[in-house]
Amino acid sequence: MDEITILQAEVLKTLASPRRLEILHRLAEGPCEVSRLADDIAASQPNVSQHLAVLRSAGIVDAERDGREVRYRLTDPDVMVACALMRGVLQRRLERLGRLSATDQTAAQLVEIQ
Amino acid sequence: MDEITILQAEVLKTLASPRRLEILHRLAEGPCEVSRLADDIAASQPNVSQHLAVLRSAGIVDAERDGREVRYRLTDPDVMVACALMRGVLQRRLERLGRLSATDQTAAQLVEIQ
DNA sequence: GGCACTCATGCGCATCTGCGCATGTGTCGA
DNA sequence: TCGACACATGCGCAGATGCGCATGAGTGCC
Repeated sequence: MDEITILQAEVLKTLASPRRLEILHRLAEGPCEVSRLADDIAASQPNVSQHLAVLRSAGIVDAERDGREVRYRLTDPDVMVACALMRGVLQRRLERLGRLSATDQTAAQLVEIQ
Repeated sequence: MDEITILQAEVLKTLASPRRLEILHRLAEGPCEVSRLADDIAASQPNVSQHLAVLRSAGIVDAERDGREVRYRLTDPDVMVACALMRGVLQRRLERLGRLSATDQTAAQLVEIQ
């Protein structure tokens, strides 16, 4: 089995969590400390801390201590580019489904999900 | 929590498996039936069938019966585009690591992982 | 109909994951 | 040095996942 395939699967597994995606989207707006992140996505501090540890060990985010706080940021914007591309695919798929098999209002609803 | 985020996490979870990535890379070369797939990636037929069922229910692959065989194919090449993009990120990261912190031969080794 | 072939599915097991909770670690100010 | 604050980590449990294995379901040929 290809080594880079295994590596890719590990990165994908790291990304394959709604909470972690939420964290990443928040970090895409700029660096942020843990407690603020927990506040923004309505999760507990230990929970966010655990997810950040996972993201960090995968090399997706980076941490920097600032006094008592620890500020996290994305290490590589390209990962989010890939995510955005995938989001685009999903969005178009939703729109297509809406156009094909639903009433106008349901389609509008689906489009609005974004 | 954003609905499209949850959907995205589900798709990512579906992709986050070395075996399934292997299957997808094989299907990227063209449609293929189950037993041939199992042969190509050296896995059991039930195993491949299960993975294909997962990929299918996620809408990533499509099945078409042809006599006794069932031919699978990618439904949306864009998904593989996103995968390729991510692969590129990983590849560049490996190369960077090789250049920065290793001897020339180790770097060559890392690059060769492809 | 019977048989061979291709694929799908159900089952049991070992393993992993995410979460809440309590607690440990590091840092600052008094 | 002690307390308060921000964050990290360990633990236990419930739920999900992947695998091998045996078996069921659909199809074509005799």
